[in-house]
Amino acid sequence: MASHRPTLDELLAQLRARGQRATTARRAVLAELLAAGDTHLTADELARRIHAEHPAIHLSTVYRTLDALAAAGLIVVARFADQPLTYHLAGDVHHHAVCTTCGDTINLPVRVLAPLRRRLLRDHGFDADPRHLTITGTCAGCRAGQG
Amino acid sequence: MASHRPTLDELLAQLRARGQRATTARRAVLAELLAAGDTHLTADELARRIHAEHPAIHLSTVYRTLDALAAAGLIVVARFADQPLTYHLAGDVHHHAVCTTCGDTINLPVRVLAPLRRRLLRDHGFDADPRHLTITGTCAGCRAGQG
DNA sequence: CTTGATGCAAATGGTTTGCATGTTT
DNA sequence: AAACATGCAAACCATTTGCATCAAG
Repeated sequence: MASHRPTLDELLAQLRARGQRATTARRAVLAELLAAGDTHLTADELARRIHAEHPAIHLSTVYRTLDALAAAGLIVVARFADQPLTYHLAGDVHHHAVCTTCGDTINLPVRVLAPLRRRLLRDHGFDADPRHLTITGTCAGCRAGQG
Repeated sequence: MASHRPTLDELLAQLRARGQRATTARRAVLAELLAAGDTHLTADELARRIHAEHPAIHLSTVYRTLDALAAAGLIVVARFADQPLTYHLAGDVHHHAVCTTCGDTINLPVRVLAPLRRRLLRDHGFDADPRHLTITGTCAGCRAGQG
């Protein structure tokens, strides 16, 4: 039920299974995404981290790699407000609640949205994708702070 | 409770009430947003329509006007996937369900999300903003079409 | 008349692309 | 060897900004 965290080799195997090649750049991107855990990273952040080990890997390659990984279903893309796109492994499926006051992102368990999904399907025939649901609002801390 | 559709003059009065000036450009933008009804328009689409009557109004002015209107709370901004920002009058509060297959946007009544909002508030202390909720997924038509 | 809004052109910044070269299969 | 991935530089496109001018209060 809950997806276990895959190893780097498993991810690369999945990539190959979809006809994609396992290159140094892709290994590096996946390794950083694994290391990031639940955190969402931008292409630029990924490139910066990768450069510690592989200074030659170009930002545009990171973008192309991320596109390939997303097409293969290994990662999920999320956009928060006007910030750059962020990426995380698809295993970590969750919803996003972004606080417009402090900018923090809260990962909500899929469960929370399950009733809504059922309702949308029943009443509107709309099959909501649980990977791309972002809610903006005010988090508990900021609500308290502002009275 | 349900917001009635305001007139152009009412909107301009609201603008003035917030210390903003009522200029030709702002009148033109608001007029087009009123004419658009539930439809979401991009800055570029607005500029194009406005140019029919006022060819001199520059796209950058449309952007600045939209910023001012949003700051004054008269309009709401929504971003769908990677497309340009879209704008609509704040009176039309609704949620957005975007079909990733056909690209269509369905406006959902606020009611639909009310239980979720209550739950987020109760369980996570998160006060969701009903104006900025976008759900992606597959609409009824596309689900049928693809079996 | 004073402040804020506009037109224009130029900058910005994230992301994409063309092409020649390098790497994986 | 063939197909695909990469580095680099340049393009792209939505949006923003500096500045001189204009219009609303």
